Amino acid sequence: MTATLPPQYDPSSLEAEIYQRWKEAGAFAPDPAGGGAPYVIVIPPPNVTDRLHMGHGFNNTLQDVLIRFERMRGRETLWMPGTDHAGIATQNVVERLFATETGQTRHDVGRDAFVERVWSYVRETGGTILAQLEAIGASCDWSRTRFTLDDGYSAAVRRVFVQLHQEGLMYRGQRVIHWCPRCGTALSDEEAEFEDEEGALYHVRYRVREQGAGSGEQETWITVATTRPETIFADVAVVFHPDDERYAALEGREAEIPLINLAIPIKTHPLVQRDFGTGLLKVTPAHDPNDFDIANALWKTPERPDIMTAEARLADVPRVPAALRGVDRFAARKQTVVLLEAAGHLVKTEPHRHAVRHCYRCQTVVEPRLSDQWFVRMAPLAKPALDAYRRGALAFVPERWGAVYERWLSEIRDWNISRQLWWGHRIPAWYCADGHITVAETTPTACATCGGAVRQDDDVLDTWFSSWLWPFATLGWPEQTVDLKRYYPGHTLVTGPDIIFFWVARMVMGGYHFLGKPPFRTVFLNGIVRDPKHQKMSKSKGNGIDPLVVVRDFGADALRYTMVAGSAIGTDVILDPHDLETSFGPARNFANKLWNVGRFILSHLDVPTPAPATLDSCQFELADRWILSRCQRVTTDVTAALEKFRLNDAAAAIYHFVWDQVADWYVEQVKPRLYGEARGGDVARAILAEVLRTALTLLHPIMPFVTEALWEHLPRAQGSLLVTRRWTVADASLVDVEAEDRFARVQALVVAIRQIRAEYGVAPGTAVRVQVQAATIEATEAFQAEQRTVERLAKVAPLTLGPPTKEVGASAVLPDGSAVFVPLGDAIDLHRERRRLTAEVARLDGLLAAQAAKLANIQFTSRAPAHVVTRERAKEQAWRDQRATVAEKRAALGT
RNA sequence: GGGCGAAUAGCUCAGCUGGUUCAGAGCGCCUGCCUUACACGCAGGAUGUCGGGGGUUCGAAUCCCUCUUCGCCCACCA
Repeated sequence: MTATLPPQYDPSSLEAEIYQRWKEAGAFAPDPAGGGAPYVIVIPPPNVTDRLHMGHGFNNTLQDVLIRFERMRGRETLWMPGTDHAGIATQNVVERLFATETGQTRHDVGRDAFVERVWSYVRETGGTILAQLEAIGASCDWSRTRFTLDDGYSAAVRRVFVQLHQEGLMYRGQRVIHWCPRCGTALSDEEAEFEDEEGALYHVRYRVREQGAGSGEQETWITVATTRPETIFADVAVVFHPDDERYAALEGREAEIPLINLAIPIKTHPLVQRDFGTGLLKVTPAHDPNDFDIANALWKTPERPDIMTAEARLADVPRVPAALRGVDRFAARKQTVVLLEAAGHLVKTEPHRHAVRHCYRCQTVVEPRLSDQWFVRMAPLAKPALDAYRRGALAFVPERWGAVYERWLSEIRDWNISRQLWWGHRIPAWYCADGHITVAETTPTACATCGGAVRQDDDVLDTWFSSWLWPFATLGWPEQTVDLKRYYPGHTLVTGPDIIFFWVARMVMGGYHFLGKPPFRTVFLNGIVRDPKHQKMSKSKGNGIDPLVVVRDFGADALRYTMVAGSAIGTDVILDPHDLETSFGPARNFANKLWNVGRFILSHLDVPTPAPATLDSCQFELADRWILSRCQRVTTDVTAALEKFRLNDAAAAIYHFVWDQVADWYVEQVKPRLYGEARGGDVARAILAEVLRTALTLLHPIMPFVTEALWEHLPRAQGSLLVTRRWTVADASLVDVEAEDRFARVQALVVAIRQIRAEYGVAPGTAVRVQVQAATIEATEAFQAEQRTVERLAKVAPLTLGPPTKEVGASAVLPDGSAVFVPLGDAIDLHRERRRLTAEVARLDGLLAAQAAKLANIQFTSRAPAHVVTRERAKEQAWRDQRATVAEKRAALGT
C-alpha cells in the first residue's frame, strides 16, 4: 500500500476527500465521551455575502488549531459556525447587484420586493463562505450552522429589545446622530470612523446689530471661525466662553447671519475653547452634536433649524439662499465661501487639519443629522463587563488589549441601534395615530393604550444588535435548551482587535445581562494580514491573496502552517501577494518533508512490528533512547505552547522535531538496521512507528490533512487522527533523559569528523581513520557505546578509540598519511561544564538564601562573589520592597 | 491632544522571568552533491553598532529615561 504513495505530496488530490470523510464520520460534532467541561469556541460569523479572504483564513486557522488540539486531548469540543446578515454591507452589495442586473434602485421596487431579492441572494450564495472554510480544514460542527436572521435567532433579538425596553434601558429620542448620506442611514459612534483630513478654517464676519434704534454708534463686527461655512444658515446663536473678556460686552446683543441677515443672539457657554479660532463659536444645533447640547443649555426648547436633506444637499427652506438650495454640501461649501467673500464677509481662510468621521462601510463623510432614533442606555450594561475584566474573570491575549476594552467601557456612551435600512431585524415597536408606542415581541393587533390601529417602525436594528447575542442565541436562547446549558459559557474567543468595541465588549455585556455569565473567559486577538509594505490586505487595494488559490497551489496545510508560524502571539502576519512562493513555499516544503519521512517510515512497517511497550529497552541503542526523549520533549513543548496561545512556538517546535531530529538524524542513524546491515531492525521499526505517531499527532492541529493522509497508513491506526483522543504518544517509561545529553555529544563528534573530511578534502567514500580522544575513562566508555552511531552518521569507518587524554576531540589519519586533530572541547566540555555550573549555582543559591534569611533582620551589606551575587541582591531588593509595602499598608490602615 | 505598538542578518520575523537556547529561524546568497524517503532535497559556509544616546546592574536585544522613524487606536478644538 505504501509503495503507491508518490514521492511528492499532492494536497489537491487528497484534501477534499479527507475532509469529506471527516464530515461523513461526524467527527466535528461534540463528543460527550470526551468528558469534563466542554471546550467551546463560537466563530466570529462572517458576513453572509463575504468571500473568504486572508483575514478569515488567518482567524479561522487559529480557531481550528485550538479546537483540534483540545479535541485530540480528549475534551468535548464545539466550534459553532454561522453567518451574519450584516445589514448595511449586505444591503449595499445586493443594491449594487440589483442596479447592474435591472438598472433599478431598491426604491423602484419597494421594500418587500427588495428584501425578498436579498433573501434569494442569500439563499443562493450565503453558504459560500462556509464552504470555503471547509477548504482550509475548519472543523466546525456544521450541523449547528446558524444565521443571525434565522427565526429562532430573530426571536432572541426581539426578546432582548423588549426586555431592555421594560428595564428602562431602551429609549427613543431625538439626537444629532451620525448619518451616512450614501447609505441613507444612521450609524453608531463606532461605525463613524475618524480620519484626518486637510480642510480649511474659514473666518467669517458677522455684523453685530445696533443696540436700540438709531443709537448711531459705529458698526461692530465679530469673526467666527468655522470649518463648515455652508451651515451658517442653520445658526441659532454665537457663543463665547463666559470668562472671555474680549467679548463680554457683546453678551445679550444680536449678530446677523451673513447672506441671509437673520438676527441671532450672542451668548456664553463654558464649552467654548477661548484659544481656538477667534474664541467665538456659531451654534448650529441641527448639524453638530455639541451645538445641539449647547442649544439645549441655552434654551428650554431651542429652535433647531434643519437645512440639510437626507442626501446631504442644502434643503429647500427659507433660511437657505435660493442659489444654494438643492446643492450638495461640499459644492455648497465652496459656493458659500464665494458668496461670503463677494459680500465682504470672509476675513481669511487658513488650512486646517482635522479628524472627519466617515462611514465604515462606504467611506462617505458622515453628516451629523438631527433625527429620532432608538438608543440603548449602556452604562448599566457596561458595569458587570468592566468588573469582570478588573477582577480577572476575563482575560485578553495579548494582555494590552484589556486596557483598550476597559477604557471604552468606562467611557461608554449610549448606543444608537436603529438603522434606516430594509435588510435586518425590523424594530419591534409599533406606533398608533395617537402617538403611543407599543413594544412587543409579537405583532400587536392594536395599540395597547388607545386600541387604535398600529404601524410598525420602519427601521431595522444595527447588525451588531443581533451579533452581540451570538454566543447564546446560537444555542437556542431564550429557550432553555440542553445545548445552552451544556455549551454556555464558552472558553475562547478568537477575533481581531478591530472589533473589540463593536462585538467583543458588547457580547460580554450581553452575556452578563441576559445570562449572568460572561460568554467566554479568554479573548485571543489575532493580528492583521498585511503585504510587505505593511499595508492591510484588502480587495479594494488590490493587494489581497485569495486563500483558495493558495490552497490549490500549495495546499491547505501550507496555508495554515504559514499563518500559524508567521505570527507570534497577536502580531500581524506579512504575506507577499506577488510572491506566493516565498510566502507559502517553505510550509509546502515542510509538508512534503513530512510526507517523505512518513513514506519512508511506512515503507518499513510492512512487516509486523512489536509495540514499543513490549520491547526490552536494553535493546535500545543510544539513538533510540535519544529520539524517544525528543518525542517526550517536543510533546511537552508543543502542548505548553498551545496552552499559552504561542502557536508559532508550537509550529517551530514540531518543525524542528520532524525535520532536524527525525529526518536528519534519527532516520539516518537507523538505516543500517532497516537495511539489514546491522541487527535490531525490529526495535528500529517499532521506534520509528512511535516517532511518526508522535509527529503526526502533534502536527495535526496545524496541518490536519497531510498528517491524516499518513496516519491512515500506520499499522494499528484506529480511525481518524482527528478523533484519536490520544495526545501524548511516546511512552514515558521508555524515555532516557541521559540519552539526550550523550547523543548531543555524538552529534558533536560527527560534526567534527565531517569537518575533518571537508577541511582536508577527503573524497566521499574514502576511508579515514578517526581516533577519538576522550578526557576521561567515563567518556571513553560512553564513546564505545556510541561508536556505531558515530559510524553511521558520519559515514566514516573504521573508528577506533584512543587512550584518554587531556584534550577531547577527534584525530584522523588522512589518505596521504598526515594526521589532523579537531578538538571537541566546545561541543562536549562546555556542555558538561554548563550542567556542572548550573548545579553549583543552585547549590550556592540555597546556601546564600539560608544565610541571607538569617541576616535579613539585621542589615543587607553582604556582597557575595561574582555570578551568585545578583540573585542575592535581587532577593534583598524584593524583601525591601515587600517590607516597604507592608509598612505603607500599615500606615494607610493607621495601625 | 491622549494612549498603545514596532525598529534584531539582504528580506520576513522569533527571542517569554535580565545570565548558556542569546545573538536565532525561514527565505535569499556562496561551495559541493541527482548518496536507493524527499532537488519542495542533502552536506557545509558567509552575513548583525539588536534604530541613536544616556542610565540601572557583576551582567542588558531584554529593565528605566530620552531622541528619531514608522504604524494603530481613542478624542465634543467648531
